[in-house]
This record gives sequence, structure tokens and C-alpha cells, in this order.
Amino acid sequence: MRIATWNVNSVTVRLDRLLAWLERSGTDVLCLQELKCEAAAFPTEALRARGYEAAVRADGRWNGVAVLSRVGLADVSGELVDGPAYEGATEPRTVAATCGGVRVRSVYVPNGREIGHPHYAYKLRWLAALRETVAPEAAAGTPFAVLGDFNVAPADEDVWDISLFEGATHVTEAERNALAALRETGLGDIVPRPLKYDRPFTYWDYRQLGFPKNRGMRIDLVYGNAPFAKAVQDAFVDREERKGKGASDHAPVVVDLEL
DNA sequence: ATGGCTGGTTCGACCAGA
Repeated sequence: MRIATWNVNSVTVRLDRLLAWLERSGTDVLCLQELKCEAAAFPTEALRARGYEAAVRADGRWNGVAVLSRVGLADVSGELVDGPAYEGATEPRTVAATCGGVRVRSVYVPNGREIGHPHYAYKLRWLAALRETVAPEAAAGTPFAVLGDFNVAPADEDVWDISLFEGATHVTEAERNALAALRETGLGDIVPRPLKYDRPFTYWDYRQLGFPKNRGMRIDLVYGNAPFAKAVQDAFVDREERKGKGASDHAPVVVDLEL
């Protein structure tokens, strides 16, 4: 089974590339983030025509997540346990489903904007709620993984030049501690192969030739429990999808499982 | 063979992304 996660940065603009990528990659289960569409505008029919069911949570703003599956889609759940609100709204940033015997949760962790900004405190609260929500599933004896855009680089080598990140979000001790607490529920970091260069970056800024110069970050992560990790045959970043006109600024992370 | 932002919204300057 092939499972992947991809921040598509607007499913509306990216639909043709999404459909082409699904066919080219042969992905069975795909966790999507940053849909930027209303739930009613999600391309359910186009995906169904290609054999994929979809669990979608979206509200038309800068978030929105989904799980696509062509191997079954059951036990869909949305909200975090005691999940925080931002400016009074509970945002659609996660959805979980069981697909072909694997429990997956797609996450789009809040960006944080700046240290000290209310969005940064929200990000840390959101990660704490994620930990509480996934703890029982992580402890299960069946394969489970949290996949998505975590907006945190787990270590200094997960950004192209750590010296440029002083005082910035995505690399702070508090954010990394939140990831460590998440892993303590029984989840391990499934680190993908980069396919080119030495580090498996998953995001490159659109500006200043970020991709050609490989000024990237590894912020799209796959955290799997022991039964999931045991089934992993391969994992890689599909950087080909970052190329060309009309690419998302994130590349898909692909994981192959032998169940 | 990869190119100096892109997408969405308040319809066109501004916000958010990271």
C-alpha cells in the first residue's frame, strides 16, 4: 500500500496536478492539507471518478484538510480532543480515517507567524491537543500514523541554514518539545529519502529561487506507531512534483507499506 | 532542465504562507 501526504496549497488551483500525480504515483491513501476551498467546492466527483473516496474538512479559508482513499474509508473523525479555537473559530486542520487496515490522521498545524504572536501560542496549544487526541490510537496494536504539514523542523539540519532562523518560528525549543511530546505517545519519525541532495526537504519558498537553490525545510512529517513503522518498506520525497509551472510550494512525502 | 512568489479575497490592494 502506498500512503502519502501533501500540502497542495489550494486544491482548486492544483486539481489537474493532483489528479495527474495520483495516477502517476499510484498512491492509495493521500493526506491533503491547505485545501483553501469550501467543503462544497471540494472536487469529490473528479476523485470518485478515479476511484477515490474522500473525507474532507474545509471552510474556505487558509486551512482545510482531507484524506483520500481507494482502499476503503471508515471511522472518519474530525475535531481534536479539547482543541483550541483561534479568534473564536475552531479551524478545520485535521481529519482521521481508517483506510485498508491503516489508521491515518491528516494534520495542518498552525503556522505560528511570529514568536509571541497569539498564533504562536495557538500553535503550541494545538500540538498539545493533537498529542491528547492521538495517544489512544498511537498505543493501538494496529498501524497508525499522523501525516501532514507540522510547520516545525524537528532538528537544525531540517532547514537549509539554521543561522538564518534565529528568532524565527518552526525551529524553537518549545515547538520541538511539542513534537517530542507527540512522539512520546509511541510515534516514530519516518524519515524519507531525499532523491536528490543530502537532506529530505519537503518545502521550498516560492521566492528567491528557493527550489533551484535547494533552500528547503523538512516540515511535512510522517509519525507512525510501531506496527506502522514495522510495515514501512520505503519512504521518499517526490521532489519532481515541486518542479515546473503551477507547483505547490510543498512536495509530497510518499511511504510504501507491506501489511 | 528547476528559475527572482502564489493564492484568495474585500475585485484590487492586502493578508497569509513559512
